[in-house]
Amino acid sequence: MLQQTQAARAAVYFQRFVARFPDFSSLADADPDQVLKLWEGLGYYSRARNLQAAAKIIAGRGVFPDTLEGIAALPGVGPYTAGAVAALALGLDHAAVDANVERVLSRSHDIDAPIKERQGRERVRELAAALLPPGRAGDFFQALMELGEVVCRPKNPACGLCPVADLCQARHLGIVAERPVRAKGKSIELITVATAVFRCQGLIFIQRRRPGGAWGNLWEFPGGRVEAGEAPEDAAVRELSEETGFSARVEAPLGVIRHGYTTYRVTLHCYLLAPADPTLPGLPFPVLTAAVESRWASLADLDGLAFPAGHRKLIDSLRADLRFF
DNA sequence: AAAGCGTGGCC
DNA sequence: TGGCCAAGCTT
Repeated sequence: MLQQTQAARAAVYFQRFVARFPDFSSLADADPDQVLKLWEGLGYYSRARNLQAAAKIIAGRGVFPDTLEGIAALPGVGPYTAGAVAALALGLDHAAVDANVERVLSRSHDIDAPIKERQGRERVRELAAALLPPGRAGDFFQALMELGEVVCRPKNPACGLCPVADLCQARHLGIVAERPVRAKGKSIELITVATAVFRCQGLIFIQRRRPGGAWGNLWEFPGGRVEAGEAPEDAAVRELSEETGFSARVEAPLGVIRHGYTTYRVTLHCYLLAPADPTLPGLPFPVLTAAVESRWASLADLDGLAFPAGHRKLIDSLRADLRFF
């Protein structure tokens, strides 16, 4: 949970998660959809799948690995997580280098190579190994992470409060703000998306995304990009048709939701759609092109399923304003 | 090697 | 507001 996620935010999810899955076997035997639901809103959903896969491996063996290599071989466990578990949990002499440690060391030792690229990484790795105090690696790296989060912050570092300010090279050089060296940033793309809440016989059509890629295995409303010059309501009808084969018309606008991503900033234009031909009996049957599974759900049903955060915001707005439901 | 993968907080 | 960032991993 802590991978690319601020600790305070992960903590809330962690408490709920371990209350529901207190050991490896309970997680190994869990319904994957329940695991995903407990991960809803946290992002990077492959972590949830990897964690359950790791739990199955550990539960199957009956023992937790006791070496760095054994830990690192588990799915979803990379260099940082393996080092952190080895050092903090098992007391082994291994480095745990996260973004905090990278930032602290890049300042204390004035690393002038981009910190996210190979050369900068290698410098940090060497430094971390050289500084590692045998027998106390866990305390040491946890302290470095804490120092980075509380004092040696990305912006407005509290150098006046820093216990190691005297040995900080960047501070002596007056270039703390220039460390770590960042790779050149990519601009955020603004995209407009139409989202279709297709209602038929009082039920809402939802579909499950493919396992790979973004939001793998999560449920969603059909939708997609609004083309240049296209009206959002037309895009909602078109996307629904392309993804399901349904013929629909716009019944009402449901509002606009803005949602941020790392590389995109999305504006969701949401519409309530109804069958184009209201005289057709029963629920229409979809021909799925963008999803692997679908279902007709009540508003209450949606609460038990995992949706991307933007779509969850839409569901919340539907429940808050029951004009149409 | 570099891009894909989420989300919300912060300034 | 918009860009940056977080207890990174996988392909």
